[in-house]
Amino acid sequence: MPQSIQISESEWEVMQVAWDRGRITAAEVIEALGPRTTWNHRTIRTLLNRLINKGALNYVEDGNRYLYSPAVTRNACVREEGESFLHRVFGGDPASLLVHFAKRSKLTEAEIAELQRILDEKRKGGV
Amino acid sequence: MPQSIQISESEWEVMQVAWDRGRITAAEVIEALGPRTTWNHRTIRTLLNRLINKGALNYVEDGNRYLYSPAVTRNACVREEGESFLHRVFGGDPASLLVHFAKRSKLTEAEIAELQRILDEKRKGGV
DNA sequence: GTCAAATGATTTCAATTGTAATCATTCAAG
DNA sequence: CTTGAATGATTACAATTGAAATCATTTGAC
Repeated sequence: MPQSIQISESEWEVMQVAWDRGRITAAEVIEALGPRTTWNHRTIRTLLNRLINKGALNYVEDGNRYLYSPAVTRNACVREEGESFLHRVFGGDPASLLVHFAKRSKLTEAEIAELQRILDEKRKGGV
Repeated sequence: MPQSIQISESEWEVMQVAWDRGRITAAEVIEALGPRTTWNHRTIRTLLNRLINKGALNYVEDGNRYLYSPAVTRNACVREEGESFLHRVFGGDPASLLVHFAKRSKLTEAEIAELQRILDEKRKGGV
């Protein structure tokens, strides 16, 4: 497993597209990010390239272009980035983090219910 | 208000000490970070300097040294960093973030209770 | 009073990041 | 076939970051 790849803020945008779609061309990423950013297509191609060099994306050739796909799972990256954030900002205390976001977030009835359920589970299950 | 100061990972370590203690000397920061890092004291002095240049710390002279103090609140910084993280990693969906951390965190009975209470509040209060 | 130690200021230097531009190649439309 | 557009590779370049080293000044211990 590719341990601990460092994905930058801009690169995350690209990876999210890759995770959402699974297999993509540069053109697709450029189109997908069109509404979200003002990046030149060259910028996005650079990011794709860097992500390959980092081992975050794989590719197969397809004529003159590449078909890119994630080489690392979203889950693994979310976990890592989450841990880093938790320690940097909340001193590693997950309860503080949860309280922070629980207090300031708009949540639907259903989302609240799901969270309650998870907490109940946790209470029962121990850990 | 000093809008949107960018605090780097290493700088966060220093700021946390500043927020914990309120008013500190370089020596105190160096001592406080001694156990947490392997940084040379020069490195920590550099960080203090950068944080002043960024407007994240204030200082008053005290003989040949400075007394440093936070120029920005921890809360403001946590909020900003939190927003950034939320959008980068969870596409701006706070429920996903909360589920992620709720599931994978070890929480005490009391912490679970507090979170339940906050969620109940939220359910009643709307928003 | 002298001098080593501490302090802040300035400088260093490589890696990463944001944001492209240039270059060489290939492919698709005419 | 020719040629303009698209593509990936390489290069560019400033800002930020991590991690100090050097330098000038102050000062506290003798």
